[in-house]
Amino acid sequence: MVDRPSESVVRAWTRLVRAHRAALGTVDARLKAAGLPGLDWYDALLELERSGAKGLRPFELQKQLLFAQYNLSRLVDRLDAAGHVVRKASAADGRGQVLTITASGRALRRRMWPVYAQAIEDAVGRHLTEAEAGRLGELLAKLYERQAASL
Amino acid sequence: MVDRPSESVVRAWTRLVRAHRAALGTVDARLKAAGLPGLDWYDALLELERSGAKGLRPFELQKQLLFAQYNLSRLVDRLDAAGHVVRKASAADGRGQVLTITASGRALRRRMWPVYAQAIEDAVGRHLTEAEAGRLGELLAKLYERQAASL
DNA sequence: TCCATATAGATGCATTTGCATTTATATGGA
DNA sequence: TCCATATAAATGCAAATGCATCTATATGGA
Repeated sequence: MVDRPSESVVRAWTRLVRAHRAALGTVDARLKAAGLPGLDWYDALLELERSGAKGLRPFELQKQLLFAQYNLSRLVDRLDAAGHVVRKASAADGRGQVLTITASGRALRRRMWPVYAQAIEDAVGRHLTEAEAGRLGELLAKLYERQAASL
Repeated sequence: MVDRPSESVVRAWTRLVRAHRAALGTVDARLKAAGLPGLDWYDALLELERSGAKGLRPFELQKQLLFAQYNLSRLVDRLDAAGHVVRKASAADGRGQVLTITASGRALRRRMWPVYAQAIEDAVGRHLTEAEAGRLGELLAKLYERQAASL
């Protein structure tokens, strides 16, 4: 099926890319300036922290974060090498592993949050009203969920 | 000044990242599947095409696209090597150059568009109503413009 | 039970990115 | 005019990414 996107759609897409790039630039720069790891570490640590003692399978983390398989594999290598996560063989699936966050991983995430939060406020919050932020979140959520569903 | 982002703001940010990642994944995959170069080539070619015979300075392109300076420099290397752009020394500024798109560059951009357009429709358009796409574009534009202004 | 196929995860190699630095020209005072 | 500083662009090197492939286990029939 071939369909041309409307002008509003193209504009929305273009601005999605631009706004994302600008905001990400700010956030990355702040983390770096504070001598902290990048967002990928934060995201992974947060998901693992949320999963608690049960941990997460790498492929679950991958789907959650929309990472490429090989990128996730290597990210876990680094987190493991740095002592922030533990890999253990999955009891239920001989092919796989289970990842759990360590105390040091939790501590790192906690240290990152204030810097990250401030960056989010500067890159996003200060430019929108509460209502606008709410509406933007809703629209993006709808977009994201519908996309995820259509895979 | 220290300010915590509200929950709506954090949600908007998180969803901005997720929605962007999902949509970009679709778009990239489509271009690749069609044997075409990535979005960075498209964006650069489009800006150069818009600038016409006057061309653009690399640093202008860089600001327009929010690319890192070294990334832009190397992107131009590749576009140049592929014959899609021409670099000539700037008459007005001895440090710099002026970039112009070639016929082959225009042709490439034109070949990319149908694939890109279809991908935008599939990744964004089909998931939103016209009104939603319009509103999303507005909110993202506001966010982007305010960010750009606050650098 | 056996096999074809699917899924989980790792990895070698080429390309790209990031970082820091470098070269060259421009610009605005003293 | 001279110099300190700023800006334009390139680049060497290390790290990260993308791609294709590989190994190993799982799973669902015949």
